[in-house]
Amino acid sequence: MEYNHKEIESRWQQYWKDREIYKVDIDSSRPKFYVLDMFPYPSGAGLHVGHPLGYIASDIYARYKRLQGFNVLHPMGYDAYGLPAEQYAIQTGQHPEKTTSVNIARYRSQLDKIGFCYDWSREVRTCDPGFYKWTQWAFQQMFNSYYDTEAGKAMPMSRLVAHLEANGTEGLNAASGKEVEFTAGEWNVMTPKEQSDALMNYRIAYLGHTMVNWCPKLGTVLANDEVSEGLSIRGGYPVEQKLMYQWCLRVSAYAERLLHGLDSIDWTDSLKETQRNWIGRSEGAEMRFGIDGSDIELEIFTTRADTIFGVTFMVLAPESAYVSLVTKPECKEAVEAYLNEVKHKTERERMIDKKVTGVFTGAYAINPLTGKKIPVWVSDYVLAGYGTGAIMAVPAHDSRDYAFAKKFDLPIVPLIEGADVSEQSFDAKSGTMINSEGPELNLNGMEVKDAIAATKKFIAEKGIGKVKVNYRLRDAIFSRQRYWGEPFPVYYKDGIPMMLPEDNLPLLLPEIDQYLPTENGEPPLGRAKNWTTPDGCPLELNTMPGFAGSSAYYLRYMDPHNSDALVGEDANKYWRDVDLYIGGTEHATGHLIYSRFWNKFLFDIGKVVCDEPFRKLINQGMIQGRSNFVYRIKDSNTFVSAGLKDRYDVTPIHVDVNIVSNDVLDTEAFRNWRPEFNTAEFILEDGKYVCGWAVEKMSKSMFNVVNPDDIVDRYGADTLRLYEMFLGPLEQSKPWDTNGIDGVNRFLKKLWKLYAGGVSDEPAQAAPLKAIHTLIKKVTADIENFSYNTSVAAFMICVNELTSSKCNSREVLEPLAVVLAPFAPHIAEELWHSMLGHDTTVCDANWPVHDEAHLVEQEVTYPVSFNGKARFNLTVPAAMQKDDVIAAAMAHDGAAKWLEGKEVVKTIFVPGKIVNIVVK
RNA sequence: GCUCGAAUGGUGAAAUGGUAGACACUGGGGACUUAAAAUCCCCUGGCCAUUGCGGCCGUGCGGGUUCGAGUCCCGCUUCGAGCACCA
Repeated sequence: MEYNHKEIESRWQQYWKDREIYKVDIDSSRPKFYVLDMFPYPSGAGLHVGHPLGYIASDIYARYKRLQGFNVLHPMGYDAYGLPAEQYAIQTGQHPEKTTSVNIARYRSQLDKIGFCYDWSREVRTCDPGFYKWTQWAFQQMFNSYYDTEAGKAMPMSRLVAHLEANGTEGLNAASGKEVEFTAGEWNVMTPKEQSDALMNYRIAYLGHTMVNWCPKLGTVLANDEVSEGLSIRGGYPVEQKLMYQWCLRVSAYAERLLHGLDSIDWTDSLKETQRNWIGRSEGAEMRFGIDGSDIELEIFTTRADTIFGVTFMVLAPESAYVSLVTKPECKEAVEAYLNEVKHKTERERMIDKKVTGVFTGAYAINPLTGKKIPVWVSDYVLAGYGTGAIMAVPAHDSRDYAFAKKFDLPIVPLIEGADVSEQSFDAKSGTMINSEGPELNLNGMEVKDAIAATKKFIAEKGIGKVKVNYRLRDAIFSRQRYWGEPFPVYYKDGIPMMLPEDNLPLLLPEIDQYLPTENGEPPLGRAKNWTTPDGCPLELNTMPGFAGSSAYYLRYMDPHNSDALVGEDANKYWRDVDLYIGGTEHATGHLIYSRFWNKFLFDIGKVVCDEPFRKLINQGMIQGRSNFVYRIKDSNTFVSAGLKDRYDVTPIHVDVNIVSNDVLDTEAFRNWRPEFNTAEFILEDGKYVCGWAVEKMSKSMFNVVNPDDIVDRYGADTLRLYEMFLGPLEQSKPWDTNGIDGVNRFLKKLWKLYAGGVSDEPAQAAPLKAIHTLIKKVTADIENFSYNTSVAAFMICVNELTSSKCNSREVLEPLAVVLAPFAPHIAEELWHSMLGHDTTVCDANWPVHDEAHLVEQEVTYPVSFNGKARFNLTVPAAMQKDDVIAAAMAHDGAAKWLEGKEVVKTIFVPGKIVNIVVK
């Protein structure tokens, strides 16, 4: 009987499906374990062989935990809203929903072939109204909340309104967009519109005028994580800065908690570091500088309060409100010309030409410590969105200020002893202060660190400024001028944004005739008919961004059919949080920040029980493509094998990796591949055409896409699963190379033979027992460490041992089938059922525990070293004690030449490990 | 520029401070076959010695700690990732 993967795999997949083997429910008698994959965006190209890597890894863990007795939640769904489906809709007129469901069906059939243990009854799709109802609901909760900085959590807006009614902004502790002050009296006489605008300054979901990343080509704004180096991540189109009135989420209010939360979760250091960088906490001081001849005060932020005696000019961001306030009439023309010039540059242009530009405002600020007058400039190297949009420039100790000072010939005053600032600035935060003595404060002789503290203390006491923490993390822009996304549950009454009643959720995405902006530039929803409330108020035209639907999907899996809540209390209390989350690093600063924020918000309002959503997170590496090349001799249709190509003038051409096997080209298939190769001639080496290769991104244009369906068809899902794990460490990126897959397939055939000869009930010999218990020990430890590649090797070693010792004892074959089940579930079921005669599924077996007794050695072989260099092996009874082992080593034949004429200085003995004799 | 990670055969890679290269792939040789496929066995880091069982060198580079370092420490080089006019 041969190993027939097709028959076995389809039969077991059907069996699991028919009996709902992987369906899970709350079971308070068993501990829960939640294993989650980052759900995919179902693209039109389908899955390639790289996509399932993480899914296989999590599936192994889920199955392993189940065998250990945990009640394992292991769901899957689809991140169904996204730009590609909409771009396709624009081109073809096809409704994105149609494209999306076709793609989902394709994904599902591909996933099903690999034999995952997902509970598909819990599937979610972000574009399903039953799902996005809760995305809209969460948005409304954020609209109705503010972040109380004293309580350190979100609170209902009603509480804030009550405070404003009673006290105005006096004593208000709320995270806000800008600092404003008004009295209760002023609040109470505001119009409803004015009140609405004032409250937007505090709401967690708010409408705000913000500088956004506008992508004209895509016709929409993008979040910071959707832009890289001034280009859109999707499509690579230029992005420019534009001031727009947009929905935003006050993620910045959570910066400190997002930072602190990292300490309590089990993520890799590099991922935590990435998030820390993205949050960008920086501790410094906010200081006020008076403007000469006016009562305006410039507020600036600095981390180097100690350098205040070296401030030789001030710089404002071009967008700063201070610019128009301080500019002197005689400089107005020049300043406006400069602002105009800056405005027309895109972010990318600003980045590419790092030319130092700027203009003098004519105004002078007064250094509060020295009383000296210092000029105020405008330059685009200062960012409006960070700190206060204004800085004090210390050219001696900041490279950007230095470049500016050199360009405009401004003075440079060194403040640190020994710092040579003739060629460049001295940016290091260390050294002894000089030139830093004023009438009230003297920093001379202090270390930089102490000087910073002393200055902060001084300015706080004098009321010149205060200690302040700034974050790089910005609020998330939450509006997209697109069709294929969640509609906002918002309408406008007399220009005031209002939330739809919760009973009216979900607000369904309307049908439109074309997926383009309207003629007058409104988003696509502007085309929807009757897009109003019943009493005629217009509904919001923007839709939510991609990350909206993915920010709480893990909660929905806990209770996917609940129509009264995102997640019911019982389900949430049982499943709590994700124990293991596996996905790619590309979400480090997007999804993984937003969902932590979203979760913390839901935690604050008492809707979920855990503050952090993902307890442990593993980033699987990317699978790159391995492209193959043929070499065409110039101006001919003759192709030369890779080993001979240097003798000719050749052009490398990508060739479809699916007609290449172990880098050998199927020349017939190549001729049939494309018409122009019909008459191709080949110059072979050793009778074969050998292709060249290179590692590149897996993509259609490189002809290096490998479809898992083809691998499953040829070798089976179990081979695919094992091979993907065998490829290398899970977290490492690596190219897909089909060359090694035969080895794994051979292993399964060998395994099959081991059982196919019949299973005996005789007890096993010592060697097979040792092999199986070594395996159990190794695989258990490896799964816990996600070291799956070494597990696969361990299986091979064990099966080789059992084959060569001709072991067919049930005592050994039974646990082998169980430990294999997470990796190769189909064959494990077949062995368990048909070969071992069980009538239950292997999924209900118990994970075996290794028995040390079988691993104990009767004899131990020590490498005997002289001065650390191993010279011979010594085999002695395991029980032999130190002195006897050393005596035996010295008496051994091999020892004579190393001991001859030398004196033994020292002996080192590590039980079970080594004998080392140090001689002189 | 700042932060994090990595570097081991022809290839993918193993190795709680203890015989470096497990396990595979590729390549070479052999068995079985009329033949091929499949299967099985042997060799496969380099150099030297190979009718003797052996010797020397080897984990990016330079130092250090240790009886002993791929592993720990210090200083580099190269590659990858994240952040980046963030004051």
